[in-house]
Amino acid sequence: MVSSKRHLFNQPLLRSHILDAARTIVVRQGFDALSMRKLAEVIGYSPASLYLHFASRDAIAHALSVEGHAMLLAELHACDSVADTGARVKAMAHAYVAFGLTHPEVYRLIFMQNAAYADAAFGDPDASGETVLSLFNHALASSGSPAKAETVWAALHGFVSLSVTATRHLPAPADALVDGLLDLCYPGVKKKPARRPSTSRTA
Amino acid sequence: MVSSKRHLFNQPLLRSHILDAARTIVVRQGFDALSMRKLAEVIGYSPASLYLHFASRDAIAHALSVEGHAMLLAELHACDSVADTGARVKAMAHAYVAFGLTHPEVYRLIFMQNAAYADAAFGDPDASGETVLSLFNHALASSGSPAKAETVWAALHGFVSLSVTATRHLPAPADALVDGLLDLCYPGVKKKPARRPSTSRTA
DNA sequence: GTCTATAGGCTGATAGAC
DNA sequence: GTCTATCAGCCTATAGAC
Repeated sequence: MVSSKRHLFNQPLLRSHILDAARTIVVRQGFDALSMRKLAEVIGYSPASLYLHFASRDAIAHALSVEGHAMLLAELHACDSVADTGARVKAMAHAYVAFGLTHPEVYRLIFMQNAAYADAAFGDPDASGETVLSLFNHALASSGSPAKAETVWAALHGFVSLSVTATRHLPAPADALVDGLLDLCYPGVKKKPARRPSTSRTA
Repeated sequence: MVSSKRHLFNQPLLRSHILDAARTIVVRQGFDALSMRKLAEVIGYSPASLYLHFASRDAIAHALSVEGHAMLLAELHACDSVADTGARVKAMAHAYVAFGLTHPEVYRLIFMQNAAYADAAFGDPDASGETVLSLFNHALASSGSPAKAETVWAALHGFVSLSVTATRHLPAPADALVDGLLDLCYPGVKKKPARRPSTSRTA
């Protein structure tokens, strides 16, 4: 919920205030509904003020993508404590899907909108920063199946993105699809570990 | 290429002319670039004329989705002649991915834009019309693995859609991912059958 | 830092003449 | 069937006052 207080105490307009409001609009009405005018109205400032903190609407979208990707990484890292490799991958997969289904518009912004936003979220590929794929790569590498990481990630993305844009036509719940996929990769692993200790809600 | 002839012979403005031009715009500049004004200019008529054939821009998008889905089904049906079940599924999977990579903006419109367009493409679910999923269901059912169809479809969708919006971050070619996935489903099938006898080009 | 005002576009859709 | 003209909005972004 974005507060309706208009700069009490003459509080300066901060980047994070803008981003909070922008995230709320995207989450509730989708990325297309994010306009500078609407955003300005929500935070109680004039549209012109936004340009003191962001060069453009696109810059705001980039920032939201970076932020969203970081949230996703945090959810995946919550599975680090699972000891068994197969179970950890399974937990990560479920956490990934859970993130997508819990924050569909954020997920959509990062991975389904525009290649530029995915680029922003993943960062400079030469900077060897952590990404969703690198996490899956790492998790699967230690189980001796490094080559599977892209397949697993892409399949998980398929489950989430079809759930987002075509739920009616994908009858099976995404979690069931995840289990089905991973049973193929790890026929032995059946137990379902604790997952997602903390589920942060957006805005 | 949309012809620049402006109603030679005083030819009446036909639905299909509008759709051809609309498809061209979507294919070349993306769905967001499809505006009634631009479309009207391409076909050499006034914007008002379009409304004699389509109720709205959305109706045009619906029609394009239906058309695109039919094209995709046709590509998949081209694999019907493959005798071996596993090989047929594999051929279908590759044909699916090939369609997505060949017509990314059409694919995007149908499956990545708006649930309403996917609905339009798939048609009334009670009408038991043919869909991408029903085709995979049928192909996989005869091999004794009906439950896998949604997993396979969703995974293929993941390969295509990440290739469309985040190519840079999915290093492996989609075809390799398809093979990897299907090797999990059909460990025995290695041969790569002839596929896609005809590849129709859009516009 | 924040405002008002506005430049300079874009959009979907419709009324009414021919 | 097709046009012109227009309604009634929307948009990003900037100039310049305070």
